Amino acid sequence: MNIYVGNLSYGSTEDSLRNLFESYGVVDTVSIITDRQTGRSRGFGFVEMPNDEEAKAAIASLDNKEFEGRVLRVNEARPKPERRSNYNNW
DNA sequence: GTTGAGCGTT
Repeated sequence: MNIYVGNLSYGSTEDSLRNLFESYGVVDTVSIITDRQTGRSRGFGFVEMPNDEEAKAAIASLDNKEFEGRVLRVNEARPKPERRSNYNNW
């Protein structure tokens, strides 16, 4: 399951996020999204968990939970917009 | 501070 984690503290790291989610199950990958134009954090990220039930447990447990000074927004991620090419960037 | 990227076609 792909999980969206929003409202992250700018002080949060992929490592701390991974550690947080691993308390609820197996974590595949963690990605904190940074603004490619500025290199700064966008304040949100994604966590992939192969075990569906553990993922749901993590979402239920971590949504609305304060973490490093911010209340997390956690839920299933929306499909990533597929980028075919910049020739189709409409 | 709220839904990702780069490659250059995967």
